[in-house]
Amino acid sequence: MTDVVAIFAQVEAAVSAALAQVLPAELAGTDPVVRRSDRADFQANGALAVAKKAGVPAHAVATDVAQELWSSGFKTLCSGPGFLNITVPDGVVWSAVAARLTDARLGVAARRAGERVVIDYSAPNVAKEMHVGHLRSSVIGDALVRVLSHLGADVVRQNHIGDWGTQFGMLIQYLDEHPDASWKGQGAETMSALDVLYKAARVEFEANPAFADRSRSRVVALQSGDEATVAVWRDLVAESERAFEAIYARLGILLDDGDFDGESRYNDALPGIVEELVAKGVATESDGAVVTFTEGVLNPDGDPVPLIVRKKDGGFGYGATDLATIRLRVEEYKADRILYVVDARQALHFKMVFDTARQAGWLPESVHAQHVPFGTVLGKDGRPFKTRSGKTVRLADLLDDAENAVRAVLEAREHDFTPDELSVVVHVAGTAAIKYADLSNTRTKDYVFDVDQMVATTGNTGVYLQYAHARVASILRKAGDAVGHLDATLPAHAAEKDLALTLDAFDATLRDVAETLEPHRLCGYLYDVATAFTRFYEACPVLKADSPAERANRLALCDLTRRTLATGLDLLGIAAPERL
RNA sequence: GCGCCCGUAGCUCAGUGGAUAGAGCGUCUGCCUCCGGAGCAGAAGGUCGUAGGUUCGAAUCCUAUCGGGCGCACCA
Repeated sequence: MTDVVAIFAQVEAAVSAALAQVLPAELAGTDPVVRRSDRADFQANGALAVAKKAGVPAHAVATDVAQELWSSGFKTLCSGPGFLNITVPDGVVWSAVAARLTDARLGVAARRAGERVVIDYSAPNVAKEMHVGHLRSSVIGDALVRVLSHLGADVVRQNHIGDWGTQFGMLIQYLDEHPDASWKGQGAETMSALDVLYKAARVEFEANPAFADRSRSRVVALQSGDEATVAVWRDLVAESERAFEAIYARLGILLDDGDFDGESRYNDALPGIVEELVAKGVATESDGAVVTFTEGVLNPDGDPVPLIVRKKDGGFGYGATDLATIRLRVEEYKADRILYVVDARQALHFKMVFDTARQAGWLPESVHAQHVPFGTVLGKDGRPFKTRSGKTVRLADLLDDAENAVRAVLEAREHDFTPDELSVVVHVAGTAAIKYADLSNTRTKDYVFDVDQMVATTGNTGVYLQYAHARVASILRKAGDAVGHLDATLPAHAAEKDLALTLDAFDATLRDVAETLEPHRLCGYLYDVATAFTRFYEACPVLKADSPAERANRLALCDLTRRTLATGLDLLGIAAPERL
């Protein structure tokens, strides 16, 4: 646990205390409404908000609060109708820097300790290559895993891969009839080979009724545990998982073989799910299918929209599987919070799944289940991102594109990297470009995939932040001093103070991200840190400071900046190299 | 028809009910004997889709409306 009290929290506490002094007891808990300000270090607007309730002019409340704040050491001026402009003494700023400097957690409290969060994300399909549609779930889900874990939550990752269903009957039958078709053991190409075979099987399935019949029989064989069929299925799953793990490793996604939670795992539970829903009167039969309804959800004809748990043919809908995941996650994993990082277009589905689970009593009020929706990745034409020929874009190709673009940028500049170093940098910056571009947009909005913009070295990009980090690291390397001793009696330059106050907000930012599940807030914060640092860097020489004490204070700011950027980027799943 | 998401600078986007709405790109003007110029300082550029309402105060909350995207029975 951190012992650092943020300057912001100190100011907030002081204003609260002052308000309590000035206001009648029943208004003691009023929000002090403290914000950063361009007119002072902070502004507090709490007086304005409560003046009416207190029956006193806002200006009078503000004046009295200002008086109190002076006595607790904050230079405070009233302005306008009752704004308080608060200036923090330089000594307080330096003391906070000193405290944070010795804290491995940089002032971030483990405020989510004791909370168990299950996060369902990524979810690729067996026998298919990962494509652009898996990018956002994987990247956003992973960032949320990292942030929540860092705040002390007990996070359980779940990768709900599509490893079951009628399509495997088709594929296995096709493989059986084409023993010459090779796909195994081709390394990175295994999945493309499988993908091709899968498509060929589908064509055959649609064109050849006899093959379709044999495929259906093969589904039955798979479901009833026929040894030869199951063996092929296991091969398909194992090879696919290896391929997924390779992509995760390349992208820097935490998911690994312990996180697979495929649909097949729930297969045995599905009949029970349906029976119980029917027995509890939650589900009813409709058109031969077993379905549930959610109040107020209607189709264009004005009829209720069903959630199909069992299809007319006896197969299970994915509603059934999703219900099964909830039950397991509540009962076995003891989740306090269950997150589904899934495309926004699934919103209605999840609304109905959660509603059904509540009706069935599988999702108690104490457990918070939440769909974490995200927008679509678009091409430059504003339509969902496809290749020129209209096919889905492979994730591996996206990464190649980004790395090639980074390589082009680097080669256009002077650098002294060896070829090996260069390929490392290209990889690190290329993945940063893609991930940061995805994370820095408001989660729920669509965004346009634009490689050139992503690898831009200016503006709010991953590469720019990595550069900012490398530059601070360079200063610290050159200094060689042990960072640690601060002189809190030195005056703080405006740029030093601004940087310190920006660094001060790290804890609040992460808390905000954990509450809203919006990683773009962390991106915006890190960009603020980087720009505050460059202003400081322009205005305040570090290695050539006027005195050893000034140099030490500035090195401390550099050290905190570097660690805050590195930690923040890491929480986004992005590497922070020492050189770039 | 109902529901969800989105309309903010020429473009791409930030913006927890607070004062004069901010960045980046692009355009224009300055700044390199100086720690990494992938930078900094400044200028220009806005009916925050529109109209009402709540509020001391609205880009932000509420209602209506216009525009765009998406979803709504057996694919997952």
